Amino acid sequence: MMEWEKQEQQQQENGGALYVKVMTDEQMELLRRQISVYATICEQLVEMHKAITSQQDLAGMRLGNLYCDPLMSSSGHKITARQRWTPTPLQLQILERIFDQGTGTPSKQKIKEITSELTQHGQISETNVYNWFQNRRARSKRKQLGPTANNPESEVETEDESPKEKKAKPEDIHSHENPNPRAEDTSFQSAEISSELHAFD
Amino acid sequence: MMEWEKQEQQQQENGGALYVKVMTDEQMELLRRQISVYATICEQLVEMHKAITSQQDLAGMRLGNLYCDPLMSSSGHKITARQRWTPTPLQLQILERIFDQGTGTPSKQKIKEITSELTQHGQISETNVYNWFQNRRARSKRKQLGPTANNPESEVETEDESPKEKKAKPEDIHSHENPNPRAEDTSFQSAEISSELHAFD
DNA sequence: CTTTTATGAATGAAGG
DNA sequence: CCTTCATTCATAAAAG
Repeated sequence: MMEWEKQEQQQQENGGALYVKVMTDEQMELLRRQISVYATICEQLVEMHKAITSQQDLAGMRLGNLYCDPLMSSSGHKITARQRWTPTPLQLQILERIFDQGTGTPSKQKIKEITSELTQHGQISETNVYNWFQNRRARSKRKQLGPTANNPESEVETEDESPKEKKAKPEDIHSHENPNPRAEDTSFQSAEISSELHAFD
Repeated sequence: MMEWEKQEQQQQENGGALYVKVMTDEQMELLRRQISVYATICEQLVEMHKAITSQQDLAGMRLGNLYCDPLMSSSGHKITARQRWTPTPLQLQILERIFDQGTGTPSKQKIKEITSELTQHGQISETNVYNWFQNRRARSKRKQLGPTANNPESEVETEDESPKEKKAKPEDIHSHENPNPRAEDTSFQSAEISSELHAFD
């Protein structure tokens, strides 16, 4: 699924302009640690949950993941809840995996299978699955074919707000100004999580 | 501290004896999603745990100070800061002018033209232009049809159904969300998630 | 600094 | 399939 080793060939084309995210080993290590912490926490919580629930069964327990109804101030109506299907992270993950598996064309029968599997992780219908694959393919394709060699420069504008300038992305469509990148936003706060983790020890 | 955007200049120098990890935006997004999955699971488990402990006021199993991390507060976990394009006043002006010009349907070719013109005034991509028109149209439309400034209580549902039929799906498509999330929904397989993350090992 | 608003982007679903 | 629309989400910008 994820091939970190694979370099992007497309970068080399436009005069060797190389617009990719680069990580140092140090950053990589940080990331790894962060994920590891998450994994550990999940593991621990699962164990804890098992231990607790095994003692007594909790029938009416529910999670607070419900969609909140406030706001909607623009028109002041719409009491109804969300009407469109939203895949749970787990469903998404499974779908993504199937998609990456290469079986590009989910047949009718395949759809049924997938649907019934995903039903275990939340409500879903065959139409949902069908649409998802449809959209997924269309959009991944479009992303691939729409590199749009952006014009690197011409940032000289009357309202160029910052001397700081960062080149945009490689093949991705998005291009944005990053006038003031703050480290806090992207930093993985391993320290905090790690300290929290100690509660388990 | 950590600036993911910053390119490492060191890579090609020094005789190329430099080993850095390179990620595409796509990979970056994937990573973000994967971490997000962990965050969601942690969150749900914490909630579950809270529900359990508050319900029975546990005797000794008090792990109340178990808290993951401020990053995973809301439904959308901003593990990785996602930046977005911001049009310069000049770009905005041009866009606005084109929009008002009545050319309601910016075709693909048109988009290209506009994009290349706006590129002279700052970084922008075709997708940006496309999105801008999409949003612009949708929002001007909504504003026009749903101001209801005079009486927000009068037409709660009527206005929505008359002008444009919402979407009465004749089929029995379950457009369902997750109205009643149960604890069982989180009965995930750690194995799955782990497998997704093996790329880091 | 915190809260609110405006708006760029993502995505489920419909149409052709 | 591909395009378009509608709704939702997240965040930059503005307000407090």
